Amino acid sequence: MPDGTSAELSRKERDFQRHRGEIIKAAERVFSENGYVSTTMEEIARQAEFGVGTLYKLFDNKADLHTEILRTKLNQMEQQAYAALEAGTTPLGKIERYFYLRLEFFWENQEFFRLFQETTGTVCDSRAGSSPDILERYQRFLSRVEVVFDEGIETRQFRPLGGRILTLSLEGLLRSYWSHLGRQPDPQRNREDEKSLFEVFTQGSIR
Amino acid sequence: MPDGTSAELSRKERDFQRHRGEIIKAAERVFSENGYVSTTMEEIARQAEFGVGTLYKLFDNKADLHTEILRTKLNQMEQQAYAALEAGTTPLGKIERYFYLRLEFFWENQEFFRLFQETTGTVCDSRAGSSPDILERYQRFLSRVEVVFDEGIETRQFRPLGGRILTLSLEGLLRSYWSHLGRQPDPQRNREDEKSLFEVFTQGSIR
DNA sequence: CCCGACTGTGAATCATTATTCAAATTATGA
DNA sequence: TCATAATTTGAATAATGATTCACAGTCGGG
Repeated sequence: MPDGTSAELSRKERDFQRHRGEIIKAAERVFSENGYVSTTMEEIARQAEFGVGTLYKLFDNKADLHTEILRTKLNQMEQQAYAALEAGTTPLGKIERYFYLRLEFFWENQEFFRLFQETTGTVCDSRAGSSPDILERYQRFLSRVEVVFDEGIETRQFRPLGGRILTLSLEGLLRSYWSHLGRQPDPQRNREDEKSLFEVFTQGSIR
Repeated sequence: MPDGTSAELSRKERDFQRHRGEIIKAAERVFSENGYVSTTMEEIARQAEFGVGTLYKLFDNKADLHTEILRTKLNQMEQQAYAALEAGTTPLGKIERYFYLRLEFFWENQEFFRLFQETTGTVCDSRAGSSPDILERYQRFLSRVEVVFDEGIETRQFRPLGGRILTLSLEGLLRSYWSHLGRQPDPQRNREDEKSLFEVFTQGSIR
């Protein structure tokens, strides 16, 4: 043993985590390119440069691997979103920061967002790659945003339309915009469009 | 032969169409309940009270059956939407009619809308139940709406944010709202919410 | 009543893939 | 270097479910 039990375990642990990470990275790519159903474990293994057996050493099954990716990134997004919501001083300020954070996060994690849209876009069907766990987490996340809208309605900064409706609306705008970008062959970030989107939400479409 | 070739053929034709219709109805129900991937031809056959073989007499395969449902209903929706768009006198009036028509159509065709959201919600993956044909048709449909927004921007009734963004926004609001309803155990129509949604779109969320 | 033609059937076939596991490979420590 | 433990592998297995097709039942006309 090179130098003490703890160091030994630590290297193993490092390798373990590195391999795990590589597999996750490959899986994310393949899932996002082909969709959950059309993705095979074999293809993930090929791209990760491991045998299929190894995938099953590190993950229970296909669904578990898929969920793991979503869970990790969703957590990350949550953390950043909550930070953004807390950074603003007024409800509107919070929402504005939140809005641009979500866009930022999208551009940083486009592959993840394909999985995300696929998973959260429809009613739960585990065979099609959605998991109740993830859906629930997503709903909780939205509830957290709703609270801010409710505050803003309380302080009369937002129209009294209900936090739920405002949350849904904002989420709808974002998701729709991402779908649109996903359909483009080579999507480019366009700050004008982003601004317009936020303007529609805050000011409305009518002149 | 009862009374002339045409009558004979006509009855056959009627039976054929009736059976086809029954299968489509059952399929729509099953697809909407379980999602495309988890739906089996066997289950559709059972609910339609035919043998599996019969399904294959009337449809090429599972995907074809699924697409057929979507195509038919989408056509219907298109027709009605175009009528609504033409009925209005101003761009805003057109869009308002269009908006409420889409909601109306949703409540009349909830099963269809589950398939619709599933199919159009993500990037095309034929194994998961989306077809390029349907996606393209949907995009053409949205382009038709975009034209109206562009007119409205021209006449300065809408803010100059681009017809594409406004179309996406409105579609996003609708889809998000439907997802929300689809998640409820027993969704009830709520005209207040519908009005709020349209208000967010036209007036914005800020007081 | 009998003869095709046409319909409907569901058991058998075929293809696809997730998952397993015995064997091979590699790393560790004496 | 060798024995042992840990890791990796991918061919074999198993389950699922779409699709086929030989057969059975029905209908219309002679």
